[in-house]
Amino acid sequence: MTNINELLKDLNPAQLQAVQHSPQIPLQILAGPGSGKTKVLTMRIAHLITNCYLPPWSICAVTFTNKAANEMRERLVKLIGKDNTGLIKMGTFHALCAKFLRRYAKYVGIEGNFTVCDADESKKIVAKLLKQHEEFLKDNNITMKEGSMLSMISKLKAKGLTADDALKKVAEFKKESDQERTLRHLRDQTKPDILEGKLGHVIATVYKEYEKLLRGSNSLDFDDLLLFGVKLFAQQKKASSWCQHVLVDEYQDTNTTQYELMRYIAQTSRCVTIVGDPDQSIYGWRSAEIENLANMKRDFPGTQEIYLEQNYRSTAAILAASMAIISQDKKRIQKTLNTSHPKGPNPVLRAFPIEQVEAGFIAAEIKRLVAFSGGMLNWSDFVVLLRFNALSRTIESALQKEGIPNRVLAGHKFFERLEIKDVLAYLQLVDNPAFVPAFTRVVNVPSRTVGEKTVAELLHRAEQLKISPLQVVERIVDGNIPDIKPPVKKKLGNFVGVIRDMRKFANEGMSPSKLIQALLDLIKYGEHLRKTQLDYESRWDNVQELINFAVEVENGMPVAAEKQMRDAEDAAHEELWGDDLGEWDADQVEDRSDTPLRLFLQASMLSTDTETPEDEKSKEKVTIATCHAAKGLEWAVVMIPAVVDGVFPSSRAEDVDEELRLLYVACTRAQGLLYLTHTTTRKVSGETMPQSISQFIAAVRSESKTRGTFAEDLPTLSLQERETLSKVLNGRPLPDEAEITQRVAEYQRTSRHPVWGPNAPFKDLPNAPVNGYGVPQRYPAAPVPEQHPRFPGNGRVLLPPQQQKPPQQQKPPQYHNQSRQLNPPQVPPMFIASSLVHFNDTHRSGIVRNAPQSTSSASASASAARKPPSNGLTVSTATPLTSSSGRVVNAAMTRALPTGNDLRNWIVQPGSHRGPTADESPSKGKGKAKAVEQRPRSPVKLEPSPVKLEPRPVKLEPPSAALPAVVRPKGKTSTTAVKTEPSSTPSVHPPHPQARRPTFPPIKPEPCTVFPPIKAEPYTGPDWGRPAMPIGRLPGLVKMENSSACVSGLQLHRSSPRSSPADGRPSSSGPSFPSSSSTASSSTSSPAAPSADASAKSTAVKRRLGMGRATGGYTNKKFKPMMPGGS
DNA sequence: TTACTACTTATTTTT
DNA sequence: TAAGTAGTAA
Ligand SMILES: Nc1ncnc2c1ncn2[C@@H]1O[C@H](COP(=O)(O)OP(=O)(O)OP(=O)(O)O)[C@@H](O)[C@H]1O
Repeated sequence: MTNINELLKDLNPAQLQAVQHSPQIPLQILAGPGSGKTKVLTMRIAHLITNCYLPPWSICAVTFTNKAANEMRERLVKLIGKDNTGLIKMGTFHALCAKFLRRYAKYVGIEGNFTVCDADESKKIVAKLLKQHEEFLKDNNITMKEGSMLSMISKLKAKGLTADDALKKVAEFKKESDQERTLRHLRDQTKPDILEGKLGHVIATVYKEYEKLLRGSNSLDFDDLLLFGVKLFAQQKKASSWCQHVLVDEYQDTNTTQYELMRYIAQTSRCVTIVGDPDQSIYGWRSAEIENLANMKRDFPGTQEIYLEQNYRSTAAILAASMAIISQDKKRIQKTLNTSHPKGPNPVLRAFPIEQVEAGFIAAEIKRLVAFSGGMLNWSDFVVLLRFNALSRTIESALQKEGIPNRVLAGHKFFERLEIKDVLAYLQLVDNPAFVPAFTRVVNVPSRTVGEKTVAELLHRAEQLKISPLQVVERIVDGNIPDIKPPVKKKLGNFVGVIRDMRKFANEGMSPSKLIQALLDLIKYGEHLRKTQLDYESRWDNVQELINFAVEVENGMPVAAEKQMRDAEDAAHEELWGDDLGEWDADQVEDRSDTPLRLFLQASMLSTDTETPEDEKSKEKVTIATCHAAKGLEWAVVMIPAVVDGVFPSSRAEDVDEELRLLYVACTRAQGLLYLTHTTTRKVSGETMPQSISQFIAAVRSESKTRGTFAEDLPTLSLQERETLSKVLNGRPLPDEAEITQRVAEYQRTSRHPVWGPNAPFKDLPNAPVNGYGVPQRYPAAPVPEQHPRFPGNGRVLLPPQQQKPPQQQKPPQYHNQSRQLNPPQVPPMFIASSLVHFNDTHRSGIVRNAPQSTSSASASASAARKPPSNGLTVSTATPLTSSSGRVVNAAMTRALPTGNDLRNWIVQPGSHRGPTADESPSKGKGKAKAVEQRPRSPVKLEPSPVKLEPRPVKLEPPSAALPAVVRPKGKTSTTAVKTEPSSTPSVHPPHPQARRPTFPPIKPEPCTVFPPIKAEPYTGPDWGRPAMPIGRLPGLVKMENSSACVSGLQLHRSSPRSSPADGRPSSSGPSFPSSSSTASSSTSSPAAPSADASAKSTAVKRRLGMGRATGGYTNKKFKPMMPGGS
């Protein structure tokens, strides 16, 4: 365990100021990306415990994701030890609420065994309800899908509106005629409320019915967790009396209900610290309210702000590019963000004809960077950030083809699979017999010949008798009530038996993992899968993986600590409040609400597969994730494909600025290298359409000041660049030259690259003759890529350049129309699929000749080329092409488009996952490779580049002059760790009605109408300057000398090894799929089979294991390469 | 009434 | 790509 006060010395003055800020003065730490916000928050927690003597259990730390919570725990273990860390109330708002609601459920009118209803089930419920309103909707010409209905309900809940509130509002609105309302909106320039009009009526009604169904099922959805949490803390002050400090990370993304939660949890201590960055608010679609910053100032008078202005994460070039992007948000308040690192390579911006080539580039470039960095970069240093998950397909297969191990973070996907849901539904039903969605899911799994009609009848009967459908079945089977129309008594006897057996096991305290195994045996689930699913083997693997997950949860469960903590809390409560707040009623408090089964089910509902256990994560893998999931994380190299209109911003986006911020968040994840790529075409229902670059990037390119932020040329990883990389990667050791030489040689021998190297097919295409592709295009005034240094050995033995780049000069912005000297073709014809197009060396005016197999779309495009562009299909004017004859042309106009398959063939040899060797001609069987080798190379031509090397530090924006540094940092004795200038001056602002330097657009705080205001009461708590209690008597504070238990500090909570406790072997390799000969009962208890190859694991297992979709190609010899054209 | 096969359709972002 | 849906045989 490290002494926290030693570590404090590494902070810069502003950071230190934030950490040591007086606990009782509410604090907002507002700072840009990479400024150490999370680090400061973590240190502040440690400081509060170590130096301010707050007991750990009195601290509430709220993170945005479970993963963030786990990471913070890991960091804290090193600072304050495992035991103390375990006592801190840390987690997402949802997880924290669930925890309290289990215990105090009765106080808010629910049962402690409530089931968390996931979005899928909610959707089904809403869909059913919507059907009942089908006609009304049709009559009123309203189309409403369950998805949007659910998000409407969610929006209402996020604002704290109950169904009754919504109905009341609808009634209010009904007093006004449609016309009056329209007029009012016109007059006041207001947007219609979602509860207005006929639709509002339906929404409120469905909301009400939905709530009724959930309550009837003893179930809470995600939003309910928060709403009932608020209810609990609002009604029961003693539920939050333990809390002496609330800290909230990613505050800019909290919604109204979450804010209310924070307010209530902090109601007794009034001690709050939040960190956030308005520029990184990307959850507006989930009702996040940036106004919460203002609300906090309103409700916590005396709130002070501290700004952190030093970025420690990224190179200056990356930061400059990020600033160029975010600056387009005109409503944004300008902020200072200083770099701590050298400029580094320019972020790369590249265009590609189609998605597959783009993905191929990403894969090839990752490989190249690993080689050219001499292994300084490894797979886990790379992330591909996507706007949405569906984009991962192409990337995954490209990485797979190159044999690059990868993992896809796809949120909750694993738990959405049918085999997982089946098993969970059984367990849910065992834990909560009233949970109807689980009942309907599993009554007929495996088939008991109980179909739709029968189930409907059971539900109907349940409603009549006011009991749960499970109870109906039980009573029928027991003979207590008559059977229903399609008789069921015989068919469901076994079902009831299963549930009862399981119930018994659970009550006897059987662990969730064992319960699952028992269930699998009881219902012969393996057999059922084999009968019903084609891919039963992979599904069975998934079930096994669920067992592993259960074991993981079991290992992370609090054992005795929980009881100990409660005793400590009670003692403290007594000490602090005496009888003032009243006692808990023993009848109402559920002491045994945290059963292992319940905790497991809850973890299944609340966790995402982002939280891959440490041992799996540490296996080197490229990460593929959405930009949203990347929040708060960092990687050495970030690649963002599909930076096109319709994706960034999404064509469905309601708030374009939020999309801009999302791109900003994605870019600022990068430490050393950043790549944005885009395609020039896209497929729309089989038709190839031109695709324009993201408006956000087009704007950066058209602005003279920011024009040079992105470059087309790839980083050479010169010594200087490697040194910069080493620096941003916290001093990672530089590779030695021999290593580089060897790796580069190996790379050259085995790999191909669409852009890099003399024969690269998609290299510098604008200079090449028109070749029939929607080619990568030269951007106006883009820095001209300098010639890649040539290496000896004619493309065989390549070494990265040791010298620095030649000095680069400013080049005047170059637009079309300039007759430029054209280089001889640099694109060898071998890469232009011979079947598609030929280009003519001497005649460079862009003749497109369709080859035999050319698709109709290719010829269509070719002929379209002669027509003027029409109906909005033009490529963005920001990216005109300079044709070889110097005209400005449109990509779509001039290029015949290849089919995906044709192009794919040129990126990676189909069927080869390691790339072609030198001998394997890229155009296998086409006999063109030799010709390529003999083709004369283009003369080396160094063109001036407009890239200006700025002196560092790069001050990206002038510091606000209006910055009144009212509170100076306390005298700092040691020198700061701020490596480079300029050290940021902490700026602490006193509360001021019109803060002179607001960090968000001025917002008039709205009176909170939904929740009753908390009475501001005189503070009666302990004096924070001194220990609240004599240290020796502090109940929960574990002595810190006892550090042996946390030396490594890493085996906390969820980091349990992923192996079965019994044999130590990975338990995912446990029971193989029960063969038809083996009896079902022996299937799950049979000894573990030898571990299968990673590639043998099912897709979903790999996903949950963070192995990506199919990564076997990397290490696994059994890996079967993809068939050409297959997917 | 249920079970099976073939076709359709939806995929922004997440707790 | 995988889940839901419609249509048909048993
Ligand atoms: N004083 C410091 N000296 C050196 N490195 C620091 C310092 N403060 C923070 N860092 C490093 O900067 C990086 C970013 O820190 P952190 O993730 O806490 O930033 P953040 O402000 O939370 O970023 P974001 O807003 O993007 O989530 C981390 O790698 C961290 O170790």
